[in-house]
Amino acid sequence: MKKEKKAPVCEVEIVDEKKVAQAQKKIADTDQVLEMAEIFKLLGEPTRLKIVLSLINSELCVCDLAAAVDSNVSTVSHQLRLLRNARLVKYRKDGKMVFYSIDDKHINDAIEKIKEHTEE
Amino acid sequence: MKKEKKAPVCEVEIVDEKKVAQAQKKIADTDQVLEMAEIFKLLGEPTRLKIVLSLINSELCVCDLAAAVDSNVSTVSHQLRLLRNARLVKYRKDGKMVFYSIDDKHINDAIEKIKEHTEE
DNA sequence: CATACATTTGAACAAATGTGCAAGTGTTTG
DNA sequence: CAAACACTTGCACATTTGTTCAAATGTATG
Repeated sequence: MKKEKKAPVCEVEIVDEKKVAQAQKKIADTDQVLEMAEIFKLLGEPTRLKIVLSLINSELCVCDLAAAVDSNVSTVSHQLRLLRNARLVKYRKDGKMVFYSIDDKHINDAIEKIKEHTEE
Repeated sequence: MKKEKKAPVCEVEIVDEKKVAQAQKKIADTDQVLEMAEIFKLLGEPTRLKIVLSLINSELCVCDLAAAVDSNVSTVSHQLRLLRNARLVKYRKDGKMVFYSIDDKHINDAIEKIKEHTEE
């Protein structure tokens, strides 16, 4: 009745193989999981989240954005680059000014859901 | 026609006061913004996101969770503590085993939205 | 074309964070 | 009650990350 020797800390053995397999299917697409994590991470930093929230109503130039989130232009510009790279925001140039806005409405929806979560 | 001396880098001046004020209203509730950022940050780390995704279908014990996300029990336990503290997951004890599950459906919805974003 | 200005970028640094090991806790079971 | 086991926790370490300063880029304008 005794099985092989068991690992000292549950590391190899699986208790419920079916549920594990089911869970693994949920995270099978590694690239997608990483991409989702990337987006959550970007929204998970106060300055960046404030930037995104500030842009929900209307586009803003970098200068006004810095004023809105109470930071400075350099910091905001650095963070905007990250948001840009991940396509969370897009921009429009007008002379020497650059206006940023939100790139995708799903972001708004996701933010709304998390907001609901915090409002309980 | 000249105004006072302007700051060398746009730091004090505001271009569109109305839009800035509107944006600031969006982020006026600092505590809520920080709480939202906290949740996004938690979901923004691959191991933790995998844990949460794994729990969407059914509760899992720590051991199976570690197997599912291809990590080890210690790491998973550390991350579960963070998820627990933020009330993203809850747990149920059964003998020496502990079963974790998702604490709030808003999380699922938010994840779904971000997933849609990545699927374009 | 020189100056002013909005924005971007690079470098440097402190602070935060994820991971793994080893030891600790608590529960079952022979 | 001792051994086995699932899980948690403290510590240490390497890595990542957000911010700031200073310099660079690009655009308008007198």
